[in-house]
Amino acid sequence: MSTGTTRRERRDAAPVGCERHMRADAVRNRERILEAATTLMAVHGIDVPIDEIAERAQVGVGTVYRNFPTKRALFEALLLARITPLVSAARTAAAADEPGEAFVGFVRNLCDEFADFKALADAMVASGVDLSAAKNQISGELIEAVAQLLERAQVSGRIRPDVTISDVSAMMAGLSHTDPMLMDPSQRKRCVALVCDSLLVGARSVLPQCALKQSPPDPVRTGPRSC
Amino acid sequence: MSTGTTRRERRDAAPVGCERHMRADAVRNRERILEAATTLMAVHGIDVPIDEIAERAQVGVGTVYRNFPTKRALFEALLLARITPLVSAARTAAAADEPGEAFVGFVRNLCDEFADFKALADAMVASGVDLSAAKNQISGELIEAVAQLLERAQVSGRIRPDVTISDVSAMMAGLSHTDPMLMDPSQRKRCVALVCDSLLVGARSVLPQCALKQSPPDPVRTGPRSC
DNA sequence: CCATAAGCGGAGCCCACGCTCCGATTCTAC
DNA sequence: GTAGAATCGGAGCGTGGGCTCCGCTTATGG
Repeated sequence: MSTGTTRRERRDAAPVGCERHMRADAVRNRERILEAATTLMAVHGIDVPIDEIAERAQVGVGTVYRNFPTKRALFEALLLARITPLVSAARTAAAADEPGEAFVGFVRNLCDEFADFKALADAMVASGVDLSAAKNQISGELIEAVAQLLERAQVSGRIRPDVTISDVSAMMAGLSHTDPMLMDPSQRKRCVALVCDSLLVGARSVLPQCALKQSPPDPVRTGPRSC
Repeated sequence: MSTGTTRRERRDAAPVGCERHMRADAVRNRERILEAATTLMAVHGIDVPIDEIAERAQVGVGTVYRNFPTKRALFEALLLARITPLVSAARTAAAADEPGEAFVGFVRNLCDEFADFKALADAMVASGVDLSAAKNQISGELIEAVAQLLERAQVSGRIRPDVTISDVSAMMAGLSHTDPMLMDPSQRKRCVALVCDSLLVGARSVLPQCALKQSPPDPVRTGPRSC
């Protein structure tokens, strides 16, 4: 059971800035791997087998593991790349003239992000896992930034004061992780709009682009899909 | 790839009403299995290994498979038992004097149900899977019943008319499946309250038992947990 | 009490997946 | 062009989990 520890410290792989000299083909392969992993994890989340990533990258599994010591490491590398811009987006939004609108905009954007890259949602939902230091730091920054954004939006009087950052996190996680069959893009937009409505003070359906359409003529049985 | 089909039709197991004569110990074992599976699937969802269920039931794996030809079959048997009362609850609620309140009450109850029996939420989220005829029928009935309940609640003027049954399904699925670390019982209650708020016409925080508490003194960083 | 068939149980098959190992290959410096 | 290091690739190991098989046990009807 203690083998897990030894394994991770075999080599630090993933040359970030040091690269004392990476062979040209190695660089190419690494990029291919990242590309393939991005594509596959966007659709299937973290459940993609490494073999599939390797195959798509036209590379052996060994090559994948030479670049990323662990499947999780690869996963986290991709996450980091996705989360970083979100942090600055949140900070920008917090500094906006109308923090209320900015908050709602950010939330919508966040959900789109989740939908575009399922692995992100996976990471959010599986909050129990122990993440690497880097990931923990960046996600802490995200939380912090969103919390500030939320606070300003509340001070501005646009967002209910009784809503907490935990509420927002939980709802985002929930909305982003549902099966695509039950939650296609337009359905997700509707749900996000509903949730936003519940966060706003007073007004309803304030999201112009995203306003809920009138329900269909026959409101009973909107679709025969399963529970 | 085609072996999956042959396997399922090996024997129809699970004697429902016919039982031309079941040995006493067999009956006892079957009950034990159902009990163990219920307990374990409530906590761990569908991911419990069959071996664990067998162990808890103090029974061999073989015995489990003699009663339920497939892990999924066992899973669905439990689901059926859980969904059936929900259907009648929805019908009762639809006939209530105040369909609006009844609808909200039903939704809250539904979420509690999910929390008490994680496998139910798993089933809802994994809507893509092809379910057995029985399961499809009962979940169809659930949808139908909830749709009627929703319609009456809308007619009564308590629930927004632009909300559809799909919206409700999707939100329930989302809220019910989030990681318990991110969504503990009290957090879930808050979120359900928020969602209900967004479904109501006009009024906010109408749920007395479930009203949102004031946010904590320091709204920034409600917790150092991950993204 | 016995014959017999219903039922039991768990060793073990098979497959999927994360990950390792090492001989073969390819790039690069000279 | 060539030596030699860097890199590759994929066979294969270990684990875990669904499911089967079949010799053994036990309930049951006479």
